[in-house]
Amino acid sequence: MTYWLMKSEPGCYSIAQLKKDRRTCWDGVRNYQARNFMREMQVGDGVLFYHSNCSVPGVVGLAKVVKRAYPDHTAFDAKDPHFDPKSDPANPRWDMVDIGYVESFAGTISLPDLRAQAALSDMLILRKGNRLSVTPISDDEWQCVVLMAREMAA
DNA sequence: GCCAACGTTGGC
DNA sequence: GCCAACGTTGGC
Repeated sequence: MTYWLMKSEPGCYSIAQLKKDRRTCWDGVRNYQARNFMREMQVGDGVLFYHSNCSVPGVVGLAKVVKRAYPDHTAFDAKDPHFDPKSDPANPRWDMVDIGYVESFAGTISLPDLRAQAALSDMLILRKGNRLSVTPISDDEWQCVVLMAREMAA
């Protein structure tokens, strides 16, 4: 069992939407490193749900992997914004996983909040210039963020 | 295989 | 809206 952080623009797909849907397929990832991380995911892995490109970027809740990596069919659809003509259906280039809703935090654990924690200093998301939408999270980092969420709720 | 140009991401 | 950082593309 491992842990991950997955970014989404709330205007595109928010934690509130996941709560409503209960589960969703994480389509549209078009970056090899992020794809490779998704291929490592196992059912049951924990996911920190992160809102990017919004007024208060940060971790807003928890999700979990409910289906292992499988071909992202949106790459074959010429009308899809993530269409990739180079992805051959016989040999798909891009994968996605399915994630399920776990919980929404009482508020957003913002970037300054995250940066204030010494235990999180190695988090990839906090590194300058890192744009990866899917990143691994260590056990300690996971525990730290969950604790921050509990303290915020208290 | 190098690298300049370009497009995208995402915090601010 | 700005712009730094990064990944990808394509000419050579």
